[in-house]
Amino acid sequence: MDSRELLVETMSDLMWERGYADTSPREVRERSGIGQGSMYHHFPSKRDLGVAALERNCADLLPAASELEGPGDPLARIEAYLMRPRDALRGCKVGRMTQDPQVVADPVLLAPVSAAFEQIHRSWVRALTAAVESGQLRADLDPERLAYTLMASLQGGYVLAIAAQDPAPFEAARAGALDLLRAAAPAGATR
Amino acid sequence: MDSRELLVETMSDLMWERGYADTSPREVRERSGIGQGSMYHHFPSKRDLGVAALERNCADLLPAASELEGPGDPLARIEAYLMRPRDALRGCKVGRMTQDPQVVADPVLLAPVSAAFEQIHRSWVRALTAAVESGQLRADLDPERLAYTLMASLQGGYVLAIAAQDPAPFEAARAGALDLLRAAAPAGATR
DNA sequence: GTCTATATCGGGATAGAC
DNA sequence: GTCTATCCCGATATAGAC
Repeated sequence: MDSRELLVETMSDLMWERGYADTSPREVRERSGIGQGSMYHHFPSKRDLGVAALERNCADLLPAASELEGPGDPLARIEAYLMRPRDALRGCKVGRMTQDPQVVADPVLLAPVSAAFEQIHRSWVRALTAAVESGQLRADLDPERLAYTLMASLQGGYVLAIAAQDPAPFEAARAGALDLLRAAAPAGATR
Repeated sequence: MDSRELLVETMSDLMWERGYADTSPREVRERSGIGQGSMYHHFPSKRDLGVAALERNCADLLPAASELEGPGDPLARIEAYLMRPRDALRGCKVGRMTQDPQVVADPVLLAPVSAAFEQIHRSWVRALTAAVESGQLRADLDPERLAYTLMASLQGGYVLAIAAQDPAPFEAARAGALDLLRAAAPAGATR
């Protein structure tokens, strides 16, 4: 792996662990083993490196979300994505950025975060719409809203798990969301 | 208001706005108008001031949550608390702390955060249990889980709203949660 | 209790040789 | 492209007078 690539990967990891504001160029150097001059050759500022690292972290989320639109019946895809293995105590590498004041204050840093959530939201909406159309969910439910609710169950689950330093609240939050979805099957549906 | 009180209040505000790690004693001094010596007389370190400010912010959340256990029918209390006016773009002054690496790494700073969420969770559980017992929610729903799901809808809603720089995702997330709760009324219930 | 002055350190970046 | 040396500033705290 070349230096540039290694720098981005290291910065991405650190931003997931500590956010942007609290990550220093020094840490990136030390963890990656890349020298000072080399680093500032590739990235003239911390912000430039941060943008590259953030774009990578945002891109990392998309393949899994595209499963929401894959084969299989809609509710099964929804359940699979909702319950896919996740490390609750590490949190979401994208969601975390919304609590970093330096990221939120900088439109260039915030842009990939907004874009990633928008794209995931669209995947959710399409899957939920399909579930309604196929009769797996009640027709009076709004897929747009529900998409945000389910995304929020995950993002908020991380918050609760980290506060408790225990994955249980995360697992309970998403399991409860699934319970509600199932309870929202149309009356009389066999499944 | 005395100096000590003013320092805590100022630090609380700054921690809500910017978190702990990214808030400097200098900002607290400048915003509060309290001098250097005075500040270090009352609080020997940033951390001491942070603990006091965080405890205040955590305490601020509890009165509203206690409404979950007030008068009125359970589902109405749940709805009132879920939909109470909240400034989505400011986020939660307690939930934000879970994304601050310096808070999470320090058990003394994290403790009031965990405790606050635990207490709010217990209020949610009691309200949801009452709703199940009074027949407003299906008996096969687990109040413990559901409590985390609803708390997460709020906490995650903030994340989505801040990412979008728009309160709409927050409003949609909680409205969708309420839709699901209503869809989870026992079959045949008149209300 | 409050003030001003001073100290130390790390974050972030630049300079210029190789 | 990479290295080492250096610079500047703000974060955090200490010192000691009033």
